[in-house]
Amino acid sequence: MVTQHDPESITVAPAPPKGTLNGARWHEILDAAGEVFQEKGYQAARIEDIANRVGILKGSLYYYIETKEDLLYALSVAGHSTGLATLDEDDATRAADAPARIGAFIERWMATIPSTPQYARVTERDVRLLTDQRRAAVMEMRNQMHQYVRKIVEQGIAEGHFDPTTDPGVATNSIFELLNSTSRWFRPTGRLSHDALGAFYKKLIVQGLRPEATS
Amino acid sequence: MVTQHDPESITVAPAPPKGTLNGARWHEILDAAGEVFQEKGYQAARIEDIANRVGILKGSLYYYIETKEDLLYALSVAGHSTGLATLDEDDATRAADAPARIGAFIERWMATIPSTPQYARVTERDVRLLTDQRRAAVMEMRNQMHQYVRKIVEQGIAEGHFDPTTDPGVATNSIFELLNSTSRWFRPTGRLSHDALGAFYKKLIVQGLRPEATS
Amino acid sequence: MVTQHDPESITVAPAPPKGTLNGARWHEILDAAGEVFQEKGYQAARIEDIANRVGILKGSLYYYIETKEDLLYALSVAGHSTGLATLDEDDATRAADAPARIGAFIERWMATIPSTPQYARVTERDVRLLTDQRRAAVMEMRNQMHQYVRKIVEQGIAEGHFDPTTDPGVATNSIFELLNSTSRWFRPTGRLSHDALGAFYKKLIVQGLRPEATS
Amino acid sequence: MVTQHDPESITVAPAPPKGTLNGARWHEILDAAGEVFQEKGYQAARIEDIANRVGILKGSLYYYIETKEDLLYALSVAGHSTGLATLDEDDATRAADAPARIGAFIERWMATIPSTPQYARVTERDVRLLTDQRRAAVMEMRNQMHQYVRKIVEQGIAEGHFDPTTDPGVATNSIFELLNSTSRWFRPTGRLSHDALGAFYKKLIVQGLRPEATS
DNA sequence: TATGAATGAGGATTCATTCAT
DNA sequence: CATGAATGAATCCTCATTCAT
Repeated sequence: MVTQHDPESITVAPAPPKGTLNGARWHEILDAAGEVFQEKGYQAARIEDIANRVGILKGSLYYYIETKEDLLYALSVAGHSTGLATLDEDDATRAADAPARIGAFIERWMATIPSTPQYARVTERDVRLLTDQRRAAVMEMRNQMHQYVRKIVEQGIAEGHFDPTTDPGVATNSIFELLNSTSRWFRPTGRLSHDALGAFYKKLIVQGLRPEATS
Repeated sequence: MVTQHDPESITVAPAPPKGTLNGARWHEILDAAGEVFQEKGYQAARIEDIANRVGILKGSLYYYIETKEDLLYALSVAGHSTGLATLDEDDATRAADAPARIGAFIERWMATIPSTPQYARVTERDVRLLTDQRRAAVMEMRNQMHQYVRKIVEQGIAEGHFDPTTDPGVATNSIFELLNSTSRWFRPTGRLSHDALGAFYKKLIVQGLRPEATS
Repeated sequence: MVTQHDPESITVAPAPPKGTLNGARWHEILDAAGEVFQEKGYQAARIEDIANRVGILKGSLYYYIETKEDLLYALSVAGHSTGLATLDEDDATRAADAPARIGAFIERWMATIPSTPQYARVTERDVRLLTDQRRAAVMEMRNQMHQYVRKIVEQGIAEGHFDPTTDPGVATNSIFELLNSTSRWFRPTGRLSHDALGAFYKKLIVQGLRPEATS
Repeated sequence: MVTQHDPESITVAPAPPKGTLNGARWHEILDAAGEVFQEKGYQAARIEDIANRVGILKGSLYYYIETKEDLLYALSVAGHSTGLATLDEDDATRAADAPARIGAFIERWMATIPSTPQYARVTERDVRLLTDQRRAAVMEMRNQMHQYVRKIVEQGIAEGHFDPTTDPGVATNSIFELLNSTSRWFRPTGRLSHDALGAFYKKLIVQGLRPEATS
């Protein structure tokens, strides 16, 4: 169970740091930052790019942030919060076997993509640029997600549904890398929906983790 | 068949740009650049870091390059060359069925990792920063690799070894994302070898692509 | 007639490049740049010299420009605009004979010198360093001035006031070289005024172009 | 009279600074330097450009020079030496009136152009970049030339051949500026020869300096 | 004489950040 | 809240110059 985190605040972007603030504007800014980070990468992204996209001057942005890194952090937290929210299972699923649970997780995860700005996950590669404390905070969230999946993998092995030679850590990493890689190439063109992609991932992973067919 | 490229030149790092140059030094530089890019990312990497690692002054580096981007390009080409070299199959494999071929490919791919500087693939994320022409050149190499895998996936579908609902493009992307993700987390600690990891990928993919078990 | 250009904008220095900008500061900068270019030449001039002269830091200069070359261009345009403004004749002059017209032109030209920063013309030698497009723009302005003078020379030849063996192009070049050379050595020390110098040039040219005395 | 200088050494380029030297190579270098300075200006000219044009590496150039400035100086001295050599008059001319003498001087000056690399005079604008001593040396040569012409102008005024209101300094400057300006635009295309150009200058100056026609 | 390699002091440019208005 | 202007540290790149071989 991963219900120790407050589901209320989790899907919500972190509150803007300063006093009385235009909440809508703060979201605009996060959106803009997300887009620009996605396009150029965090380091190459310029504060000015973000400000321009919002329609304000770069100096004005500093009414909302203290540091460029604030944006990276806010985005990271937002992205990971969405991820964490995904870990919540209903009672039926929680009681199910590992293949079912992992499949359900993938479905829930993919389902968040259309409604969540995809760039949220892109910050992934730039976590190392956060200050120690913030990085630790983000890593902690990431860790929770990994633990959740890892537990399911271990359950699957114990149950005999997954190959006993599977290294749970490796499997977990692979699952997340696969899911996260989506944002690097997937553009929902209509030809392929998130659902279809999710179904593909589900089969690939569940079936791929099964024990070697003995026949 | 992917034998249209010269296997001679493929695994070799790109020749140093200028006339008569110290080849060894050029390799030192590429190595250093690879390490620094890996650690900090291309943009954050400072020319000075690279020079220092080689043991020369930053100005001296410009005896070997024209632009920082040259290093990124050289590294990209080197990495992709290694990848392309991987596409070469022996006759037996070429005649085999898709699961065997894709498995063999994954084995060959993973086998290059210990002997090739892992950073070679890390440049992946920074290709967009290359000049148009160079990016095109790199994309072309990348494309060749994708085509090779995609063809095998299509073959597998045609043979009935792979799920007929599989989108070959998606499958191909997933395979490469998975393989490339390795460098983002894998540290050969002894607990897990490249071979073992390769075996895991192989089973995950081959078995994961199989048609839904009907029974 | 050379009235196709807007006499309003002509003597005005080019507008500062960015949106809402401190116009006064922009002029200070152009002035400073002009002085430094004059003293050291464009290439040897350091952005820092210019900034210091304005009393700001070199980084701050980039709030106003994109490139050092912008300053050269702005100065070139300013100088040539002043020159073009000089081509405007009143009706009486326009109807006069060539010696009168060329004399009037020289007078008008020299008259602008005291009121216009002399460095404006110094950029002359560095036009080649402009980007192709900008160089073309400046050359076009220069060309208009040459055409104006050349036409008068041709008129003078046709009228019989100027030596029929005169090559109009050569004469035009010589006239401009002579006028422009002023800034290379002339310092208004009081001993010699611009007027006096203008009178000298006028006589030298008008009388020098006359047909060989036959007597 | 300006015969105090050794006419032997004067037209000759300054001897190369170091020990046993390949004289021919030294001339090649000066030629190359002249061309490059002409094309790019002294400051923008790179030692490497010059070396490349000679066909050696830039490091090798330092066998012949100590400093880039050496090249500028050598070229300046060469150019001014050619100019000084031009001041030598035959007895008949020396006894003639000012218009004749100035005309003869212009003819002699222009006559050197085809045989002397034109870039020699282009260094003109960069004299200020020489070290104090060298600049003084060059200025001294320049001064000798100016004095020579100035004396003739003064003679002309005294004789009544030139306008008594003429400022001899201004006239001298103008004459040299005019002659030197040639290299900035003149390309011997055949349409116009050096002779013809010389004739034009001669008439322009001699006739232009005459007293105002009173009749 | 010539070369290849390195040096190191600049100099242009970028950009996160500050702050008075 | 927003702006315009400035800051200053960082970083890329240039190039005259040196020197062992």
